[in-house]
Amino acid sequence: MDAAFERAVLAQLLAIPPGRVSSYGVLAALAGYPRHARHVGKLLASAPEGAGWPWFRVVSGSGHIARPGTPQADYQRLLLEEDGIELGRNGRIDLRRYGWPADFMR
DNA sequence: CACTTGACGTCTT
DNA sequence: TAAGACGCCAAGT
Repeated sequence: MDAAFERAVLAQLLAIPPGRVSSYGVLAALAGYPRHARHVGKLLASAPEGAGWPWFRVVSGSGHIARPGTPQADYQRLLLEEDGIELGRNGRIDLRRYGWPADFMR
């Protein structure tokens, strides 16, 4: 993707309040690129660890942490819990409680 | 040009 | 509610 896409997505990512989470699809839509959820994932996957981006506040639309079973998933779960986010049974996040923006998650 | 590959999402069973 | 099929779209081969 181009630089404009990256800037737009990053802006939305940084807008997520601590203690809340958003999803790839929602981020893409808010950034002005509907149906580009996979591209948001690609972007975050390539995000340098040292960039300081709150990439861990992004989960799938169903509240699942991406790529379950990988070290990355365990790490994200840790960061989220540190952020005060409780994972329900099955390692699922309740988006009705932690989702952001609230009106998007109903 | 045809086909595959994703940190995904929606609709049907 | 859970699991599968299908759809999506830019990039890579």
